[in-house]
Amino acid sequence: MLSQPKRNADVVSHTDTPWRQQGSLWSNLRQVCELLTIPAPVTADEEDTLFQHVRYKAGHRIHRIGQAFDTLYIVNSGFVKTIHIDEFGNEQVLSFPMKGDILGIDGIHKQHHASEAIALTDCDMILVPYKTFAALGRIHVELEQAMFSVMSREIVREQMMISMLSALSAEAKVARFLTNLGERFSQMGYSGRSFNLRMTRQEIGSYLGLTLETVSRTLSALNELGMISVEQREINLLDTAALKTLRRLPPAKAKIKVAEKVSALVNKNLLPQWNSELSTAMN
Amino acid sequence: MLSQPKRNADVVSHTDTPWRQQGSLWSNLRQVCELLTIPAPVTADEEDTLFQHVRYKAGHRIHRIGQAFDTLYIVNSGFVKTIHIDEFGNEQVLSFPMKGDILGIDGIHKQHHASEAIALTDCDMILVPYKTFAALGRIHVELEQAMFSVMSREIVREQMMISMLSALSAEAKVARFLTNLGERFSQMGYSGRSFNLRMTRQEIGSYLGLTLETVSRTLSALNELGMISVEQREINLLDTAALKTLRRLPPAKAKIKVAEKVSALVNKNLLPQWNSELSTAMN
DNA sequence: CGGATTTTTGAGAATACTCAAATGGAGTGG
DNA sequence: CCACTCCATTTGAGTATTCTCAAAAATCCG
Repeated sequence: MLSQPKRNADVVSHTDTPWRQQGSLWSNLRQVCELLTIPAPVTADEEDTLFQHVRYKAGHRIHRIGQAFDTLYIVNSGFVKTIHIDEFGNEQVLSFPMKGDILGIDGIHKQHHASEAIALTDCDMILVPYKTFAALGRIHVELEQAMFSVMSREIVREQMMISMLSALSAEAKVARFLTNLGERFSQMGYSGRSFNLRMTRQEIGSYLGLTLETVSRTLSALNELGMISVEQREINLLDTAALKTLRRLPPAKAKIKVAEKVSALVNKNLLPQWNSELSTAMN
Repeated sequence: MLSQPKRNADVVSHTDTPWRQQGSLWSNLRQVCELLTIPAPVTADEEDTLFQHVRYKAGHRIHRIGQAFDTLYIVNSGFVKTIHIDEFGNEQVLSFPMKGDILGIDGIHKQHHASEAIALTDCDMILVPYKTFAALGRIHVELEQAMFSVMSREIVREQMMISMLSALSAEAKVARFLTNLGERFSQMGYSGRSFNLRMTRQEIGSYLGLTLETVSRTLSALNELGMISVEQREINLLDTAALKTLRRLPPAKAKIKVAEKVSALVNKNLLPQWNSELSTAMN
């Protein structure tokens, strides 16, 4: 199905950008390695192996659970979610892959996909037939190491996720989710401070083990505290340092209690009125 | 350091069990593949590559975070925990590897371990130098596929963990933890119904994202309901089907409310006394 | 045996959830 | 272009699950 076309006369030679042929875009090995930020084998012949691009519209499925596995996908542009469907039919978001991320590794084990990938926006994906992937590792020794490294990185990333899910409060989860997203946008060359969310509150909540209401409330609270600004899906990170180290938000009830005490004192004429010292103590 | 010793005259030839040489136990490739439940290459020379065993005492560290990575470990016997230490020094349990499980994959990516492994009991571990591991993949093509498969399985396992952590109640987490353990004991040839926990309530709680008190209470509740019997670390699974599908326990407060209503009615002489119909309705 | 650790259990508090309603956009068709 | 619908989001009120703190009981280990 994915033949490796010989270079034609009508194909302009580009080594840094994908080119069009037979109605599709194709990338060479060096471009794929660049995308994955792994060193490309110096011995690689530019046009030896070409990888086909495929476009997916927002909302469309890239692979589904149980589907026979034979291809890995690399995100070239756009945003994706991967989900797991539990025994009760509930959708659980596992990751939000974006440019440079690889999809489908979970299918290697049983030769069938264990998860489902759905495009959140229009996407351009590069297809890497698993057979090609394996063969390349044998041809280019450096590549084999890189492949193990990519899979290892995925494992470490999931371990961090597990750690975060079981140890952090809702506020900390949301705060870190935002700073992580920011870092990934940075790495992609976009602003890490100001970006648009491509997923719903529902999907964020599923990813973080929270309800959509909790996500919404937490975003509002972070906004209130001036750590971020939110307007729908438009996010501005205003205090990344605070977001990264956040453990809990100052509890609203503590504020209320202080306020009650203060007003009681004011009523008894023991305190002339509000003062800034108390104001800061409440934050 | 890990030389590959030539077979000596004083070594009895065994292909199915490790043998002693130079004061250590060694296993050949076929034995290692068997342990990992992957097909051994038919072309493998029995004594071509030998893997050294190392013993760890309970409580001892197998590798630590940040340590340079050069070796994978396979559990031959005993029980291990892997942990991650967060920025505040809190310990987060990531997995409980046991016979046939592989450790250290997280170190491949950065060539330094991202997690720490500690023996819960006395352990016998097989050392697989990463270089040997990679070289074997190139020599035996079937092995390369198996290695990718093992890593893929690890990724799928962690995805299931993420899904469980963010979606299930405390009761369901504990129930599944027990049935999972049972299945793993079964695969190891032990009873999957009756076994001893090798970890503390604290460690179980860390693994499941719960406090030790919640774990203890949940075990007591499952015991109360007759789904399991617990006596310290001795577990008997009495109703695995129910444990696997458990979502929530019948809420204790609902029982109390019913009980209150009943006693109120009894007080008013509207109900003669307790009856079995109400008793079942409360469960 | 004694000290340390683990486990159990209780009471109260806090976080996050559920249910509900209102608001606000985005897209569609008249 | 506007009304209409649909979906996402916000916010409130009350509840429930899980956590925290505390104390006692049981077990382990030297």
